[in-house]
Amino acid sequence: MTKLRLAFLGTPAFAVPTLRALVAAGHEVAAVYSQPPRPSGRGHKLQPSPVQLAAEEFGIPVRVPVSLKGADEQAAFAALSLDAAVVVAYGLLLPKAVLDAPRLGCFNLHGSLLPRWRGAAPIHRAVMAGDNETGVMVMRMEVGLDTGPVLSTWRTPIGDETTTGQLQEVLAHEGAKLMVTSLEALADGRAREVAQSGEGITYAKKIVPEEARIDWARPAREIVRHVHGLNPQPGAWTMAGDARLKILQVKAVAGKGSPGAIVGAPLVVACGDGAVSIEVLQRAGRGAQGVAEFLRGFSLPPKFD
RNA sequence: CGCAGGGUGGAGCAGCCCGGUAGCUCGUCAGGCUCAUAACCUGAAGGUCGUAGGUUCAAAUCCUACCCCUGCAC
Repeated sequence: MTKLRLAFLGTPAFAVPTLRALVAAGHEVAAVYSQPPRPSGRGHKLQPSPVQLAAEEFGIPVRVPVSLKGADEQAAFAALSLDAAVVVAYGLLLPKAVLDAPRLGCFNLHGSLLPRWRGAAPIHRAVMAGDNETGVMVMRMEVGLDTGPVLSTWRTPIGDETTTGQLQEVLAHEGAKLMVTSLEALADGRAREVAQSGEGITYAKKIVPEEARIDWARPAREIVRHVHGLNPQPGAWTMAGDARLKILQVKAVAGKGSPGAIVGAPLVVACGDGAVSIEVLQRAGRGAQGVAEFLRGFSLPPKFD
């Protein structure tokens, strides 16, 4: 197998398996780029990204520029004399000068079946929309947002119970393998690149907090998707009196009533159409719990909203 | 120094403000009732109350420091 000289650009946990796979495949990862540690999280502590931590574990030099627009950064990137660059959920747009620098180009792992769900939150959006299939793709990067030609695809079905968290796990690992085989094909000159379809283009917008709140007037099936699409992050939520509850796992069941009303045991809530049985939930300040444990220490209001 | 809740038998919680014998629901074990049961009744086992100090005759409870978990915001 031809070993390539690479740079890896990525930030969250989703990107880590790919970095590990590249190293394990014997490629030379000359540099890792990641979002700079920012005061974030509880207590506003400075926290390095998961990718940065993994890179340090391997002893790979890490660069954390705030932007790649500067001539200095671009020159430094070009000076790496790369065969290719691999980008997974990096969080910065790559200017043309960067895209053109590596000999073979820059390649992105994207968590959807393009051109559906281009953009920031493809997995969440696919589950929330009720798609029955999703996947990961390796594509050659262009200046546009997730518009480049596709080298390879891995598909998987989405079931009613499938959560975004589960998919992230699976897609991150399958995507890592896919990237390794795609690079291999590329190095050997066997890679085929297929332009994306001009039809079926959708954009996966970032999820805003208010959007995560459950609207009990919606049909049960939509609420199921909503909950599972937002599990585990950021989490669908509702209000039970003064308490904010994060709803993590639900099941559509028979039942009817005023939307949000609790109409059955152990915890069945009426929706605009049908009802859902809440299986796993979490109250502010506590860990996630199954309904049985939750009910042991919580007095229910007559309805949620 | 972003805001906030929490750590109490195996699980989930109450008790803390206003110090004084460890409480509730569930589970476990034993026995009983029943045609029978995840139902019901009786009894039992099981807890250094996150850690370390301090105050006090006395600390789960008040004070100080630290560790860990979590919700919001970012």
